[in-house]
Amino acid sequence: MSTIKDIAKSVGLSVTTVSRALNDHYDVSEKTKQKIKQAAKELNYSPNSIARSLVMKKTRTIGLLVSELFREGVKDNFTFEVLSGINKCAGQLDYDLVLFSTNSAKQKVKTYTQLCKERRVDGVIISGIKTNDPYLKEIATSDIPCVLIDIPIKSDTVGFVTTDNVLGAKEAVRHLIGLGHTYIAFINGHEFAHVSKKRLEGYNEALEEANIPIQKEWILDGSFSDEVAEQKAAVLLKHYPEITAVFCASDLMALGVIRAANKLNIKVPEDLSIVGYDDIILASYVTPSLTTISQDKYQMGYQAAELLISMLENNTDPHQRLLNTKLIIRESTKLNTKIKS
Amino acid sequence: MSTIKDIAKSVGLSVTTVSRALNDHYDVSEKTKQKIKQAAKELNYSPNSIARSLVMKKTRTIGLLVSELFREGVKDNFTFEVLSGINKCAGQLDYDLVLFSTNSAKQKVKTYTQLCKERRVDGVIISGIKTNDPYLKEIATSDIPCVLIDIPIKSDTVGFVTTDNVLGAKEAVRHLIGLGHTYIAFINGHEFAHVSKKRLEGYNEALEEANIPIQKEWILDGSFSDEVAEQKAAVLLKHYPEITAVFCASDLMALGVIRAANKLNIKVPEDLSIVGYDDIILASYVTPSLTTISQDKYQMGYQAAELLISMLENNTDPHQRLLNTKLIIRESTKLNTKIKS
DNA sequence: ATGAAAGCGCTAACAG
DNA sequence: CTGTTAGCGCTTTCAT
Repeated sequence: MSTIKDIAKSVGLSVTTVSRALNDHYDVSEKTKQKIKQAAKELNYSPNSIARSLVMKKTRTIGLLVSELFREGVKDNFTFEVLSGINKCAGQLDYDLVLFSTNSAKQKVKTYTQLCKERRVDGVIISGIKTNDPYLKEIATSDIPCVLIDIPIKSDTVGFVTTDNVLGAKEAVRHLIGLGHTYIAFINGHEFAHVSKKRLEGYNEALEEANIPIQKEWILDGSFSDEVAEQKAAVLLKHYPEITAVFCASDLMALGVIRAANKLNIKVPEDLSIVGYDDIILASYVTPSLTTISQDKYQMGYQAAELLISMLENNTDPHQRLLNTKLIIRESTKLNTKIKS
Repeated sequence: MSTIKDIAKSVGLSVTTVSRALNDHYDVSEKTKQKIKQAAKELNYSPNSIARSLVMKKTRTIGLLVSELFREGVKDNFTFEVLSGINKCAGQLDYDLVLFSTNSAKQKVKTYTQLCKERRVDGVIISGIKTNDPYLKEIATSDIPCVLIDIPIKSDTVGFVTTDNVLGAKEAVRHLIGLGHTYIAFINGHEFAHVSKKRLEGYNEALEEANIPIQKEWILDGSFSDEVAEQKAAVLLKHYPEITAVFCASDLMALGVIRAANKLNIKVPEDLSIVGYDDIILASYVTPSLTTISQDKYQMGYQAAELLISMLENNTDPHQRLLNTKLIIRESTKLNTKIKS
C-alpha cells in the first residue's frame, strides 16, 4: 500500500502539498495537482480513511443499532426495509453504515455510549427497541447524535422519525365503521411500544367520534407476534361472537387472527373483517389479502439517515420527521351483514 | 473523551504501562493493573479503536458487499436472512460489520480493491452479485480476504459458501417424478447465476435417471422475478397444455407461475404441481403453500462470516463450506391424475 | 516491572 | 503556492 509519503517522494514535494492536492484544496497550483494525482494513480494509491479519521475526529460512519430480535424480524421484514432506506441514503451522502447488534448480555458489559465511542461512529440510528430498554435513558442524555425510529424523543443531539400512528389507527377503524361495523375489537402490540400507545388512542378516538362505546375487554395485547395474537383472538372470538371486526396493530398479528378465525369456522371477510398495520409483503400475497395501514418503511430509514446526517453537519432543521400512512383496502374487510341490534 | 494519556497522568505511570495494563499483558503487576483499570473507569475511558487500528493495521471489521438490488431483495428476504447470520457471527467473534452498497455508477469510479482498502475492512463477504459483474475478476485476483456466497471461486484469499444446488434441484424434480409427473417444465433464473447452472444440471439429471426425455422448449429463464416468470409461464402453459408440473428456481418465480396458472384457469395443485426453491417466508403463508427446496439462508451468512474470520486469523481450513438443502413438501404438489399417454 | 521513543498515515496551523 | 512542524491515540521495540 502506498501512502502520501510515497507520492511526496516520487514527485519531490512535501506530504502537505500532496495531501492538499489530493483533497482539491484551492491553494495548490493546477499543474502540481495534476502531477500529484497522476503519481497517485501510478502508485495505485488509496487514502487511508483510518488515519484520516484519527486526525479529523470524524469517521463518516453511522451506526445502526438494532435489538437482538433482528433475526425474528425476518417475517415482517420491517427492519430490513428500514435498513435498505438507511443504506441507500448513507451511500448517496457518502457515509458508511456499520451494524451494531447488541443483546442483553452485552448491554451489561458495555454502555450505549461506550459502544458508540469505541466504534467511533459519528452518529447512530436506533430502531426496534422497546421503551423500557435500558439504553434508552442513556441515549436521551448522551451527547452522541442519534435518530430514533418510532420513539419520539427530541433534544439537541437526538431526533426521531415516525408516522402519525393516531391517525393511521383512526383511519383503519373509520374504514371498519364505514363498512357498518360497530363491534370492533383491537389487538394491540405491547405496552413498551410507543406506536401501541398511539394506535390505541386512534382506535378510541375513532370509536368515540362514531359514538360507539368502548369495550375494554376487546382490547388485547398480542406482543406483535402472530402466535400470541392467534391465541388471544381465539379466546376473544369464542367469548364474544358479536364481534364482526378486528383491528390489529400489525399485519403479522392480523395473520394470526385470521388463523384463529379459520379454526373457529369464522369466515374472513364474510363473518369477520380484519385490518392490519404495516403493509408487509405478506399482506398482499396471503389469502385473503390484508386490508392494512401502509407505512413506507424504506422511506422511514431513508429519512432517518438523512436527518441524522443533517444533524451531523450542523444543519438546524427540526430534529423530527413525520411520515404519512395510507389505508390500503384489500380482501380482508367487507360490509357488515349482521344487523346491529 | 479521556485517553490513555489522561490515565497515565492520573496514576503517575507511563502510557506504555497503561496500554499494557488495559490489554492485560502479562508483564504488568497485578497491583498496577488494578490501579489503572480503576482509573480508567473513573475517567470514563473508552479505547479509541481508530487509533488502535491505525497502528495495528487491523480493524476487526468485515465488509458486506451487496449489489444495488438490495432493495428489490425485500420480497424474498434472502439477503436479509444472510445478513442476520453474518451479523450474528460477527458479533459473537467481536467483529464489526459494515455495509457497502455499490451501484454501477460508483463501480466506474472506484475499483473493488480501492473500495475495500479505503474502508479498511479486514475482509469482505459478497452476496448477490452476478457472475458477469465487473468486480468479480478483481475479487478473484485481489489479495483482500473474501468470501463469496453462491459463487464457487477459491484461492489463497478467497473462499465461498454455497449449497448443493445440483442435488437440491434433483430432489425437487425427483419429488415430482415420484408423484407421477413426467411432463415437467423448468423456470430457471438467468445465465449469470451460478446456482442456475447447477439447478439446470440437477433438473436434467433427475429426468435422465427416470428416462424422461428433456424438452428444451420447457426450460425457460425467469430472471428470478415473479413478473417475468408469470409471463413466461403464461405462454408456456398455454402452448403446452400437457405440462403437469413446473419446477422453479426460486419461490418468488413459483408464485408468478401460480398466478399465471390461475389466470388460465389451471388449478394448482390439481392440474399443475409446482415446486419452488429457497423456502422464503411467503412460501408457507401463501395459498396453496409452496412445496420447495429449503436453504438455510441464515446459516449461509453465519458460515460465511465464520469462514472469513477464520481465514483472517490464519486458520488453514479449506476455504469452502457446503450446506445442505431440504425438500419441504406443502400444498402445491400433488399426485398426477392425468394418465401419461 | 516500567519507561522513553518511534511511528502508523494523515491533516492543519503557521511561516515563508 | 509550498514546506516545516506538530500531533491525533494508540502499540511496540528496546532499554533500564
